[in-house]
Amino acid sequence: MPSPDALQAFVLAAELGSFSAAARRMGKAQSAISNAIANLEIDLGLSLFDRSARNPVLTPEGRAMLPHAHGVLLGTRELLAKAGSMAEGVEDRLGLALEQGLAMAPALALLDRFAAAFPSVSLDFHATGPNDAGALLKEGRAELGLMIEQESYPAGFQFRGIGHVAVRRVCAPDHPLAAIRRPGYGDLRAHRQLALRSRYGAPRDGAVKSASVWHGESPAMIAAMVERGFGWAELPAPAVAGAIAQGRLIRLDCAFQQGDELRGVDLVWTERRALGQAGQWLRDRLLETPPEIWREG
Amino acid sequence: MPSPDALQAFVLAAELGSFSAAARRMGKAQSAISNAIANLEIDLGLSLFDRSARNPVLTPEGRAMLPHAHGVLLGTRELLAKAGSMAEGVEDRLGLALEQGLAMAPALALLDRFAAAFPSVSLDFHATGPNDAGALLKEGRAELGLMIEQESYPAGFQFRGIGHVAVRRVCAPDHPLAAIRRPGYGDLRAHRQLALRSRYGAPRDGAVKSASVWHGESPAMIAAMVERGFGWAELPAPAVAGAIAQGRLIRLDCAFQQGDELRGVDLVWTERRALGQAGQWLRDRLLETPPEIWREG
DNA sequence: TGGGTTCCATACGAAAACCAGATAGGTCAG
DNA sequence: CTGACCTATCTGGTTTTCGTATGGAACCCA
Repeated sequence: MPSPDALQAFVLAAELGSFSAAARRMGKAQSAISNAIANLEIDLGLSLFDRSARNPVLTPEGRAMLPHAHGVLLGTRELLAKAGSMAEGVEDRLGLALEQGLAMAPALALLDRFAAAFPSVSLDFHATGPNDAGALLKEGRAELGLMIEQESYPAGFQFRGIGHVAVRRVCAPDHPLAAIRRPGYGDLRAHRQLALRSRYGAPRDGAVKSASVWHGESPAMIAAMVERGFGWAELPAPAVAGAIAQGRLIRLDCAFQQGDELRGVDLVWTERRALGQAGQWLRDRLLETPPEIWREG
Repeated sequence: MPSPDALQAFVLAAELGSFSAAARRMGKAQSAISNAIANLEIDLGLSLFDRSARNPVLTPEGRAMLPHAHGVLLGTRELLAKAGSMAEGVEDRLGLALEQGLAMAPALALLDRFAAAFPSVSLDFHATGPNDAGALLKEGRAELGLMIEQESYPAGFQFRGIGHVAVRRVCAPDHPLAAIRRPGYGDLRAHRQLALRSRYGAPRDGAVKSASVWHGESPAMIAAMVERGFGWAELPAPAVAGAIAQGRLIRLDCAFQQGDELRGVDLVWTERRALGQAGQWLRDRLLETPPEIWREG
């Protein structure tokens, strides 16, 4: 079983074409490299260098072994780098819970820098239903959550509002509500509402306005049902911006509303101690994003 | 720089859930494994096992390091396997020169078994012009050559006929020769011939029968030109079998020929000493293929 | 051609690492 | 509570590794 030092000596000697130069590079005596390579040749059962000339030159066997030695050394270096970063408090993986319907672009825009700063951290993305990011945080499968504000969060978590997202009331172009100029509560109540429901948490108060309600977990699913004319819905603007622009959905301008109706967007994270360097970095970057960019999709 | 032994101890202890079991598996004392893992933890700067219980259990850091350790060990094992096979005379790479126009299927049919028997050998395929496999052998870029027989081979090479390949005279369907029932030498001479020419070696004797000749190096190129009506040609049957079957080429049945006109197919290889185990295996398999399968493409 | 330089292999003593065995303390099951 | 099993640690001896020193060979340059 060849030691990494011997492989390093082998690779350096092959690159530099000299045992002495490899010894100088490794800060060792020349005899150490000579012995290490000789022992390596005994271990492998073949001669790696032709020493007949003044400087050693790789034999065909040595040339064939070189990439393997490189591979082992690369793996060793990666192992050490991983250990070093973990010793400095960089976590192995980071879970990110994004509530469906929120704009993904602001978070995704950070990932290039994230990958460069923390190459050894693997990311887990979770697309959660309404209010369900908290469940993932509590299970420990995610350390950071981005979700529409809710009244309370599980113990051991901190949160901070980082912006607002607009809420749109929409229906299909051929839906009866589309013909009403400024529908009021009564108009809404007269038609079926398609509403988001949380899988684990409580339903959002004030969200249900109609007498007849169908529930769904995903904004995309609800938007698709609204397009088919099953009813009207209140959905985050990013989830319906595309469909509105393409005319597949109509934005309802209600009588009781003035201006954009906004919901807060909260960033939620586990207590400071459990959040590694990568999580802290990403949390700080998300906290410093300007609040406006969450408004629209 | 962690030694492979320490990584092995780490992996085994993680798999077996016990330092003592790992020690037994590795044929060492328990204290050796305990020390090795303790030193590994110092090297990496993090604790890999939680020793509070009766049996050690991986920490999250240990779980994150495990695949890296596995990777390094796998690379080390591959390195040793490669060295072992090379020590037994298995070469690192094997060059195979196939003359264009010969059937490739018989050689390709062997490759599944070859890959299983010599997984560490990389194959180089060379498609050569007529008579040019010898040049590749002489350059050392190929160790085995499959080519239409020629009068002499470079020194240091052995050869043996392993079958015959049929030669077809062909022209395009709308070529004047196609209208002649059994053309003779005079008919052939009256039209342009498209002939193979060797890049390095001498042209084949008896191959040129016409007064007007264009030369080309690749049978596929010549067949394409014959299809366009530029002339007639003599080509190995495998190179034109498809075009004849599809009616894009017409097989000329000449007055002076009786039955199939055959050329020998030679297998050429470097001297026994230079041919490694993989080369010997492939050569022996090629030598024992029945001669008939080289007849047609 | 000949001196100087650089290279590699080898010998040797010292330092370090390694290992097996024994011991002590802790955990777990019955 | 006891016995079985586990891990950490200490200890002594062995092995390995390393650096220095030396000798022979190749190369460069005058």
